[in-house]
Amino acid sequence: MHTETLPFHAPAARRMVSVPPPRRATATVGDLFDVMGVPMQFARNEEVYGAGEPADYFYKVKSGCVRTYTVSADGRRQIGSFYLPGDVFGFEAGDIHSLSAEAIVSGTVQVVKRAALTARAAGDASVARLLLDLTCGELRRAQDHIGLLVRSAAERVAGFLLALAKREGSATEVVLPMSRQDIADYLGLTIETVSRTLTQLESTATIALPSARRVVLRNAAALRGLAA
Amino acid sequence: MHTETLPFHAPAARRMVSVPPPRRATATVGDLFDVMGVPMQFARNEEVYGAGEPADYFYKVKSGCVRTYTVSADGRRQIGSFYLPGDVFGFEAGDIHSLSAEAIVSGTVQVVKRAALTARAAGDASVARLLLDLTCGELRRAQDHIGLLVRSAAERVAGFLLALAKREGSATEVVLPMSRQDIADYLGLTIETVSRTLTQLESTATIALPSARRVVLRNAAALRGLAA
DNA sequence: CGTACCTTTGAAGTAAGTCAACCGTCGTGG
DNA sequence: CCACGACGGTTGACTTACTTCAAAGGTACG
Repeated sequence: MHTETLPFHAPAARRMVSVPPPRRATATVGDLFDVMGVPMQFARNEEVYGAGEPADYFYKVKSGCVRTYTVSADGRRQIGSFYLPGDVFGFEAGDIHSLSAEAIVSGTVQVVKRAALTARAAGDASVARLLLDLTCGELRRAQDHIGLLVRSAAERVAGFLLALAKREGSATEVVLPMSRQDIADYLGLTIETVSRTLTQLESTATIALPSARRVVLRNAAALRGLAA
Repeated sequence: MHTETLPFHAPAARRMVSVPPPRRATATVGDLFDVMGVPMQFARNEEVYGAGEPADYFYKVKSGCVRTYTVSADGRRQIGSFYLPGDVFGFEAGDIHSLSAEAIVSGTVQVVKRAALTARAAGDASVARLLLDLTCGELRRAQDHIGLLVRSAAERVAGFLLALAKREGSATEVVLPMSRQDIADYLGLTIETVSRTLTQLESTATIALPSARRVVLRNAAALRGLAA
């Protein structure tokens, strides 16, 4: 049930890491991904799936970080979401992926056949509920994203930092797995504006930047005031 | 099952229109809202539900038009979606509404108890599937919205007009049920920018504006080029 | 017929984008 | 071991698109 043919083209077998022992005992729905899935490794910038491909699998980040994105006709890239360890992704509003997914840093992703889950959902209302909840989570994510995109650059960056801190479980420090360009394409800004905004937040002692990828939230209240 | 106490405060009974005869015969899931729901009338600008209230009901527009929106701390209003006849709304990522809903023009909305639907979903996989599909539709809507918000004013307006034309089923003309302010708050622009953009599209013969609320798409190809 | 709201238009200001150069870090190879 | 090159990030000068403030039509409704 969980070692069927995988979606990935050439070196699928190579990338598989230790297949877990087939536990048949029912686990809580939250563990379904771990029980039913197959772990796969992805290198930095490697594609997990592409827009236009059939959405035959769901994914859960075990380690690393994943971005989903679209590229419009004129070449602009819009990042849909970042997924951190524990996050589930691959949900789309249909049978075809409308976004592509890539690993931001190399890591491991648990892969579950979508048909296996939906089949279980037909007989098990708690699994159906899980699918609905995960989709609702994705919806909330999208709505929060909309909330960010209608604000000023400083507000967008502040909101982004706060959201990331919350997800990383830290109230004082954020480690950015993604580049400035990734942040810019997520927030609908240019890389220069993101950089300038961060340095300006630093100059007002709202944050500190011990390195480019580490942000210390020195004045979370001020950030929250910005994010409004 | 479908004449239980309604969510609305004072004049609920007054606003109810002809309760449909209780058909028990199973209908297709698409009709569930018509079968299970109670029709209610809403006047222009009347609230259907408010942000923060429990999301105990789902809604389907029978006539008129509904907007959902949030108001941020600094007073800016962001419109989440417009719902036209046939559209279902009230889905949220949780048990509490995070957006408010108002009628844009007076019309009728079919109201269904959420608990009634989720109860049925527990035993009927097709109903569970319906709930998932409706949530997926909402997700697609949000993602399309994100796609609009990262573009230039002309691109946003062009994309908005095309999307509305498609939903209204016309390739050549759009009737706008909403004000310029509504459009502005949906697209993350000011009312002046929306107005200017429309007049500029008219001056290039891309659209015609026989009246403020009617838009004739004279050059849909050019619009599509803008919307990219 | 009048009033209130919606829409359009104009002029000036500003936030973010664009173009370009520079800096720091890391990894590689001479 | 140092030098180089590639990449990611920062900073500066200038441009532009959108906002803001203000006022003048239009349109609909009492």
